Amino acid sequence: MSTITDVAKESGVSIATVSTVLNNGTKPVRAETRLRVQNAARRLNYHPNAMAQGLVRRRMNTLGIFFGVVDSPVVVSNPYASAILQGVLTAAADTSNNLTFFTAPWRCAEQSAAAFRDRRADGLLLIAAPTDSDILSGLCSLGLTLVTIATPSEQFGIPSVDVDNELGARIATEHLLSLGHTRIAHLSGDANMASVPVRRDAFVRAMKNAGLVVPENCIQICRYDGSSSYEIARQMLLKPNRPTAIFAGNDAIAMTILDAARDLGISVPRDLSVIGFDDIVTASMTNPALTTLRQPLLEIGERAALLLVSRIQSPEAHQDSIMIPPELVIRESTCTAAHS
Amino acid sequence: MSTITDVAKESGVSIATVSTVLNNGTKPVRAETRLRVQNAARRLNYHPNAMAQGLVRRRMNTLGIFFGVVDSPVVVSNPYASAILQGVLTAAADTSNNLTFFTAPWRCAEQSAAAFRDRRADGLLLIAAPTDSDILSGLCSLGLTLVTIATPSEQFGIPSVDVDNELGARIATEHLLSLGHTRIAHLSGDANMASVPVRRDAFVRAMKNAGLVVPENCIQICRYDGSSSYEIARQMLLKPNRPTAIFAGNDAIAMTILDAARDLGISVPRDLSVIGFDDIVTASMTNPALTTLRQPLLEIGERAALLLVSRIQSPEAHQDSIMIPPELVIRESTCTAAHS
DNA sequence: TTTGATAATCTAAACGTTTAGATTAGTTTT
DNA sequence: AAAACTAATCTAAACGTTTAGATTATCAAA
Repeated sequence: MSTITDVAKESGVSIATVSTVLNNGTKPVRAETRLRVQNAARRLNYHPNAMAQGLVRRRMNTLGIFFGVVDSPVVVSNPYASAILQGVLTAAADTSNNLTFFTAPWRCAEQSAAAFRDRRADGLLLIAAPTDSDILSGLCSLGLTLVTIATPSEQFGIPSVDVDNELGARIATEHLLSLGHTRIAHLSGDANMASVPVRRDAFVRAMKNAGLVVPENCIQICRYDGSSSYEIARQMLLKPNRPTAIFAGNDAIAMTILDAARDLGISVPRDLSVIGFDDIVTASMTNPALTTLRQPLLEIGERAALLLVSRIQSPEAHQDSIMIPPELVIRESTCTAAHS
Repeated sequence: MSTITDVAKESGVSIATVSTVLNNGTKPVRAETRLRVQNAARRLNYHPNAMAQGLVRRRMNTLGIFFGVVDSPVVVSNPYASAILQGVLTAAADTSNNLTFFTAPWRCAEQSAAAFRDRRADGLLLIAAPTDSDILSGLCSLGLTLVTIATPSEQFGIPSVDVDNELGARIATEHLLSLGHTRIAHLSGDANMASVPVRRDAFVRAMKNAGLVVPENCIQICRYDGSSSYEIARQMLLKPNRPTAIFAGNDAIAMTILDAARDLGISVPRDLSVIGFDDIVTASMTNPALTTLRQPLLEIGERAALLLVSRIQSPEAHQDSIMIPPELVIRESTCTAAHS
């Protein structure tokens, strides 16, 4: 594999000249020399070594990405993360950056953080870091160029991009309220996800504003991946005065509620309204199709990546966090409360 | 950000000694010195610069990945690619490799190939390169360490990993035949995907073996993303002697056939059997649930990545291509042919 | 011509590591 | 006490670039 030295020899000039020619440098170069160098480079199939370049330029034209969930490879099969990733890839491509996945599972800041300092990426996108881990603090203290997604990080002076969880939860709740529901439950996501308490509190507040109290046991903590909510929904729906509507922490949870209701012979939406959050691709494929709050996931990924790029370019400029409003998508899983 | 020189100064030894300590080198180091260095490194929060290391070691512990489809960011929202990617990520994590996405869209070998020679990745995974592009040949001629997925590349001496398309198509066809179907159509994927002619030919051969000829106009070329097949299926189903069964090139196409049939009032599977290929996550969510051939996509991604790692470790050893048999998953979209 | 200015090219240091080989320190052996 | 090892550490080159500053070539003006 040929190096700049080979090109220099082949064209009979110094490596400095080769470099200026190939980088369209500011210094003047004789047209004939320029041509000779370019031909030699082409003939030798030369391409600069990214590490050597990165070493001196201190730029790799590469964005890093790290998913702060337990098992990072699984992230791809998660429709939420997958959509975010696509947005990030789009923006990376548009800005001529490659994208590097950091795959090492996080142990603790002490052991895991340092690896992110190896400068292989010019900046890092941190996605959905659990609040009970030291990922965020560990990475922030490294002095990396950082942008987070779905991970509040203003306390560290790091801008983050996320959907407006509070607004979304309020819209969801008010949608159910406007349909005449009063016994409304909430099955939330993982306790250690930052969005969970925000959505929960906004739900409670919206209920309070409507003069309602949330019934006993009608707020339950589940998992965003839907792994625990089927059983919890089942128990809730078996109770004598079960809720007439449920605000699910996300679509995956909402879908398991649909399953549980069907298995219990409870008709959705006639006997039970269900509203989700996210609008993942499969939300419109369920039966009944899911009413939900759409997060513009592609846009979130894209804007976060662009924000990161601009931080890389001008590290001193302060960048504001971005909060994107969700949009209510009414499908078939919610309707007017039955009079009882 | 501290360098090895800082650590050397801080601990009062040469950088060579720091290096041997931190890399657990073969040379002996006094226990006390070792400790002093380790403490200094910890105190300074030192982590080696990946580019400097990569430059001399000629290893970045990074795998590259490139999707040879038109618009590479879209790849993530594609359930096929997404599952492959997950497998790759798993294997990369298991072998302590990071994964770098090459995001630059492919123009032509002349312009695009060289960028892959910059050594930022130790090897490259090439996925689903179209047969009518010069991606495969362009990358092969670069002398990279390469493994392909769903892209036959033995002609270049490059091992590839793929499902056994021929076997899958045969099983699909024989499944329909065994249900008594004789008028069977095939809506294939993109003309420039390597798997398409393989599946088509295997289909035709299986029909021939059963003593049947494929009816006129009953083989149509569509797109793997399902973007063109709805209309084609519709036209086909409107014909007087329409097929009683369709072997779809993949699940996305099969799902549009389901849509077209429903819209025409044709009942699946009573009036029309449909079988897909891939078993993407949504295949079981359609109504009726899709009978299909399952590709173990995670396994394919994983094995390809492991194969790449072993090629990186021993470049001279010859590695065989891997062909993984698909598995027939019978759900609700196929049944016995109605007697007519 | 010589001088000065400018254009073209080159030399050498720097980026932050690893590692072969040299040097020095420490311990046996004679 | 010198010789011969071995252990511990260091020096310096190498990896493949970029770039500031030095040098040389070219040419117009004096």
